[in-house]
Amino acid sequence: MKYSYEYPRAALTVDCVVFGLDEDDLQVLLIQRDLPPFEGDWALPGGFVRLEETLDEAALRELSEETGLKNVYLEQLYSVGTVNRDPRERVVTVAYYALVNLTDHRVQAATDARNAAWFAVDDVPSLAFDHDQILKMAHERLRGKVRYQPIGFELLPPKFTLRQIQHLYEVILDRQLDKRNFRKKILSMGILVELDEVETDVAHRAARLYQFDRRKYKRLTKQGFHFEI
Amino acid sequence: MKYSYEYPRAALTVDCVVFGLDEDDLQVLLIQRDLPPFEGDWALPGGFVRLEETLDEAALRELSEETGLKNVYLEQLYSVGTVNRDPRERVVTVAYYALVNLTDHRVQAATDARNAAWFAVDDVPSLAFDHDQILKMAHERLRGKVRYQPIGFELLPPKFTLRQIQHLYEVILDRQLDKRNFRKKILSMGILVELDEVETDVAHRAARLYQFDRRKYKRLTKQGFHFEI
DNA sequence: CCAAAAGTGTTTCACGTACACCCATGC
DNA sequence: GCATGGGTGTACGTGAAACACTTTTGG
Repeated sequence: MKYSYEYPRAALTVDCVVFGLDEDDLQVLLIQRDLPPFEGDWALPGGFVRLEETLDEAALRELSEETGLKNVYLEQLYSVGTVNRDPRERVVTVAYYALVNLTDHRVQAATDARNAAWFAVDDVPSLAFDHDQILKMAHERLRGKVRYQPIGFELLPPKFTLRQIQHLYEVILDRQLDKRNFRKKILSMGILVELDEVETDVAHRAARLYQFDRRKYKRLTKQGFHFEI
Repeated sequence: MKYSYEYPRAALTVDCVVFGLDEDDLQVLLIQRDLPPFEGDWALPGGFVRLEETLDEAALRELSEETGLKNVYLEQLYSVGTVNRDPRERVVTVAYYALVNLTDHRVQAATDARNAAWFAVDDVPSLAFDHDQILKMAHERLRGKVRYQPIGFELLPPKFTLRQIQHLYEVILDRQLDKRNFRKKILSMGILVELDEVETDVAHRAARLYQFDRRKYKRLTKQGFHFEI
């Protein structure tokens, strides 16, 4: 108890909603709590903010420590300051959401010291604290933002097929999209690079691989281009 | 120094970017600091979060205390945790933005104990702390959000003319809009109530007054309607 | 040769955009 | 009667949406 202040202070934490994309589902990465309160319950990865780090740095550090994830796309979501959201004392949390490429990161979560696991977003157990609400908010934000910002690519491997990206939008927006119209639209934006490669190990005609061209996207954005699906 | 903790804690504040709309400009409400640091500089209204109040409550309380404003439209903007943004110690702030109807609220700010004043957004002095950046972020958020959420009405009196709302969008989006097309679009949404009243005290033909119909907007939203200018 | 997904064009319709004149009112 | 803004309709072009068949590949 070495740190004293004239007025009482809330504790400050960060929590991360990490999304990944399966062949079938949108998934979220959870950790199982090994301490009270909510011991044994599943929760969002997160923890206390240190004095010498920014909020973003805290979120990245906690993600790395608790799940092994690094170099993820991270964006601040919302800060929650409900008075009794933590039964111990006043805790204000800054929530983030992260998008990762599941095929690269699937293993790491399981090998971490703490118990971490992916859950389909539509099949998540009841979570510790108010993490259900934070997850819901993150899911809504993703659904909204994916339509007018090219963040969907963060959920795919660097090289992907048009089918994969269409599937991504179908899963996140929860509706079917027309194949021809989708291809026309995404290709006409001019932000994808067509590679001289095709997918492998498929039991049918192999699809062409593409890459998202960030430089070109930025250039177009400066010229008034607006991404939209 | 009565409050002790095992680990050091950041102080937590809220800051509010309050927007109002003039006949000519988008304005922002600032207060002049009467204490160091940045004594005498203009800053966003705001202050420390108390343990017994939520973040939203803190923002509303500070607004009321420092500017006299009540019942304003308030929305969380972003949390800023840069390590040295306050020269005294680590302070994390949760930024909000508020939209008020300037014609109703113009007087109150000036009568408050602290020196508070409206500034045109494009003509704001250099602000205390990182408040310039927060203001910039709020301005961008407003510009983005006003197009797909009916928050612009918060800047107008309850009864307004079509000219006023068109002017609002022209000021915020910083471009001219076609009168006929604008009227067609906003009226076709079916979220305005045409009143049996016209504006008064104008030296030309008086324009019809309208009201925003929140109930109808909510009903339409549930049916899949999306507001967009 | 069969199964599975890749890849490809055209038509239709709705909506955004451009554009100019008469009307009502106050002074 | 004149200055000021209020109020109105149409034509055109672009882009979204609907829709089905042929090609390629692996097994």
